[in-house]
Amino acid sequence: MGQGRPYHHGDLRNALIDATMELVRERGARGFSVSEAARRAGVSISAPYRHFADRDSMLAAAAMLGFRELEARFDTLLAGQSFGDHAAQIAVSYLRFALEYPARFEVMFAPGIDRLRHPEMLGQAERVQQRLEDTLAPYLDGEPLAERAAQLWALAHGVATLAVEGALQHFIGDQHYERIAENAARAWSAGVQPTPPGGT
Amino acid sequence: MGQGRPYHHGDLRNALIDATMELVRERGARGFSVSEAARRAGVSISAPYRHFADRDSMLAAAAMLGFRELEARFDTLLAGQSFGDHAAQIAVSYLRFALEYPARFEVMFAPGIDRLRHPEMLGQAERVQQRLEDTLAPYLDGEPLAERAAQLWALAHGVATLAVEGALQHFIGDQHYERIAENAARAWSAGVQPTPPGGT
DNA sequence: AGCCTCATGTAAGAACCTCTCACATGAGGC
DNA sequence: GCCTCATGTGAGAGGTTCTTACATGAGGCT
Repeated sequence: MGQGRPYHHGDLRNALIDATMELVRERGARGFSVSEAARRAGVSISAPYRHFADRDSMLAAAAMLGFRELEARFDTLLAGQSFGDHAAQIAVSYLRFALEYPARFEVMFAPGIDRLRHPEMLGQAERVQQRLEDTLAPYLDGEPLAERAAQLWALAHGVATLAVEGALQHFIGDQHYERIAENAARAWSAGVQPTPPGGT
Repeated sequence: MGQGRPYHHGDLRNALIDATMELVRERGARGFSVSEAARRAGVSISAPYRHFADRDSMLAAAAMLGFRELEARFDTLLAGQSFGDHAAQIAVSYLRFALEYPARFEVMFAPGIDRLRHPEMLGQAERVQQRLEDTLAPYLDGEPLAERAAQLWALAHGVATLAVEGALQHFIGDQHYERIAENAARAWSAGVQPTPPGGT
């Protein structure tokens, strides 16, 4: 003994989540495999099943980290701006998150993962929505807040998704994504709350 | 001979695509397997590899059908309406497509499929974009058309994606999706092209 | 101190999967 | 009537998920 790893790892769960994130980054959610994660964590192939029900649960655990990171980003948004500025900032920071951590983003919204079987992920999605509502609330008084928040989320999510998937790539140079997010959000907010005709 | 299927299937490629779509609908893109598709088409497990390079190529072929269907929908959109009406119609019909054929939609934008290895899919995405540009062109004269089309696409795609994934489910009843798509598109278009102050 | 429990690890295996190879078949051109 | 070659088959190598019975040793209890 001594030279080898002790029989009990000590923090296998987290080591596995790390390995999962690493793998997802390298190979995408589909390329991820429990066996390879176990290999990288230096344990046997069946060890992960002591900590996660199945493959999807490992991905879900990684997705949770992504949601927390996204929430943290929303926390740093500056308040005290105009509605349009704020909306644009949300859309752009959502997009930036997706582009900086495409793997995390992919896992968070991977169609393969059954959200109903992983309720903690549903909760996280609700928190995203809630966060948006809180941010928009000051600007939207007589408005259906939840719906408006969902609209902005959809807008941001759409840009981010298409950008990550590269669906827009052929039309628009790589650095225009942010402009698209920004301008779309600005147009939307201007439509929601037109600046009154008599300003200044 | 006679009672059994003839040695050569005759239209195996299409039969396999059908089986693929069926399977994707039942189990999602991740649950799809070449073997099961072969089984359903009544051929050996290796037969599909005569027609498709690999698993992803089968999914890509199914996705192509989805894109064509989506295009066909766009063709039925009524012209001669206002900008807002048209934008709303696009967003809503995009959403309806996604909700009616979630499997098709999933496969079309499944993150697992490497679009660069399946250039025909990139082409289809371009055609979606092109279709949107053509539709919006009459309304947007001095505007950056490609960007505006991308914005509307992103908006529609975002609503559709979140709806299919059920991310919004907990906040908004199932039938409100269309309203969200519609109102988001209307707000966006109003922001892009505000109705001039002195209109009757 | 010494024992015992039980969470955490392992090894082996069943049941799938993708993809490749050498070989079989028979439709269609000549 | 022959011959070619696209299309289908069977077997198999190597990968996967997840289960089951068993091993280990950390930490609580006497």
